[in-house]
Amino acid sequence: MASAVISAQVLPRKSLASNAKYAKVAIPCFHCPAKAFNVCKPLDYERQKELFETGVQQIWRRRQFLFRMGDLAGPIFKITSGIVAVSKPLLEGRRQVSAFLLPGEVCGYLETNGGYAFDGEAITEVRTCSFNRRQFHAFVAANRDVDNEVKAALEERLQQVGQQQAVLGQLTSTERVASFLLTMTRDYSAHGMQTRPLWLPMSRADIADYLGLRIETVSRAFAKLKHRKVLELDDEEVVIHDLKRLTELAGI
Amino acid sequence: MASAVISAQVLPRKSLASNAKYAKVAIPCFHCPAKAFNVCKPLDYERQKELFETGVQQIWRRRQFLFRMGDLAGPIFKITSGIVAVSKPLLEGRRQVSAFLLPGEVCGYLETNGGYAFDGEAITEVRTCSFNRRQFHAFVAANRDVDNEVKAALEERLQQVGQQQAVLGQLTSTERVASFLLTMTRDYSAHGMQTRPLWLPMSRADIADYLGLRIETVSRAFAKLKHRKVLELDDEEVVIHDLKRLTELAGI
DNA sequence: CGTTGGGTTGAGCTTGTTCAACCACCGTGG
DNA sequence: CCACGGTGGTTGAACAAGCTCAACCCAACG
Repeated sequence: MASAVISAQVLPRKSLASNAKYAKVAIPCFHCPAKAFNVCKPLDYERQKELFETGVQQIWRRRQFLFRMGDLAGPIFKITSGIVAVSKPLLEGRRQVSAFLLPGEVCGYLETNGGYAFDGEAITEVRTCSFNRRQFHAFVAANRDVDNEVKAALEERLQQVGQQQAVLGQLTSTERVASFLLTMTRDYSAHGMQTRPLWLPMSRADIADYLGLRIETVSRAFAKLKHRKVLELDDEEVVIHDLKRLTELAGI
Repeated sequence: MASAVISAQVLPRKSLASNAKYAKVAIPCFHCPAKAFNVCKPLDYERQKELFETGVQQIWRRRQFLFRMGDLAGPIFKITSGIVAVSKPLLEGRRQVSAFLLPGEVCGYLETNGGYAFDGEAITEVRTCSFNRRQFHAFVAANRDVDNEVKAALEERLQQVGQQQAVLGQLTSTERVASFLLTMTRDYSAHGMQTRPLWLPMSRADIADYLGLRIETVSRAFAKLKHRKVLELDDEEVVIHDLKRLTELAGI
């Protein structure tokens, strides 16, 4: 199934090594794959096994696309390690990054008349547990608790994206960058990931497309925050020195 | 319940008059109130009755708040006529309007630790069927088909808000206004409402806060479109003359 | 008939964009 | 080993889109 459509390495079922550099806990595919985002209640053994049988482990290289908007909607992916950028491409090479998804989250779920509703791109090396869409839905339909988890996850994302609307619509460039850092900090800790330093493997272009700015503007905003001693920058890592000040600057 | 908390007129159960000026079909409270947004499969009589018993008809004046962000999450509202603006207020009087909701849609659903996640404001006179939150959830939990409708509605909104992210992040002022008009046209027809003329009862301020612009900019964008003969403006009504051109101008 | 609130229009200003140069890093190949 | 080109990030200067502020219009209303 999945492996045929999407040219990603498919791992044998045994190799469930967990070497996620920044994730405290590795979340193997068959361990609570229904949990879409935050909560992590393991399923009982029988159902774990059942779901496990419908999933395949895949590994994606940096900048590889898990799925593309408009393409016939194939598998649903549960990220087990790495970060995925979910985005909508639009005319003239512009695109809007909708979210950066962390391990434990599900992507490729939404479809628009039979096709994926977004692009999904690996920001880092990414491992996923990929489920056949039909089987996934069948499993969800057959397990009320899992269904509720999915619903809760949808509600959660709706909240987040509502917040992001406000960021895009109302904040200045510096406020947006500050709010981005706070969001990432919050998300990382919600996923049990390290926040000091904060690992930001996405490019300036990714951040710019997420915040509705140009890369130069993002760069300048970072420079400003650095200059004001609010944070320290070192390649892909950020250390926030003055969280209080950063929160004020985010202006929400 | 509801009436005590929220100072809106509560109608007696009999008066289910339908005088929605622009809605082709009136959707009385007990008729498929589970249907959150678009689809409208009537429930069978027994369950209609059951749900009906948990709902109250309310009527809201223009500019009245159905609920406010942060307030203890009370009832869940199903709009039966009129338009509701869902928004997030932020510092210094700024706010982001997240969506304009039409008859048939549900609002006040999302909560952030026990409080409403958004403001809900009546743009026109609005009629709602207001459900006790606990009872609503219980009913949904007891009716699988209804639960699925709710889930589908959440997915639908997630799609729309993903689109809106792209509008806020990437489009120019004129593109935003054009895309707004197209969105409204699409939504209105999806709800069986008239689109020629397109009735836009929301103020310039509402539109501006929805599009992340200032009222002057919105006004100028409308003027430009009018000048280019793409549309005609008459108080609260808009007639789109050149839909094709408008779509091009929206640039998505 | 004056006031008020929503909408429009103009002029100047601010913020973020555009365009270009420059730097650091890195993998490649002579 | 070092020259080379490619990529991603930073910085500067000029420009433009949208914002601010102010004036004005018009309809509704007491």
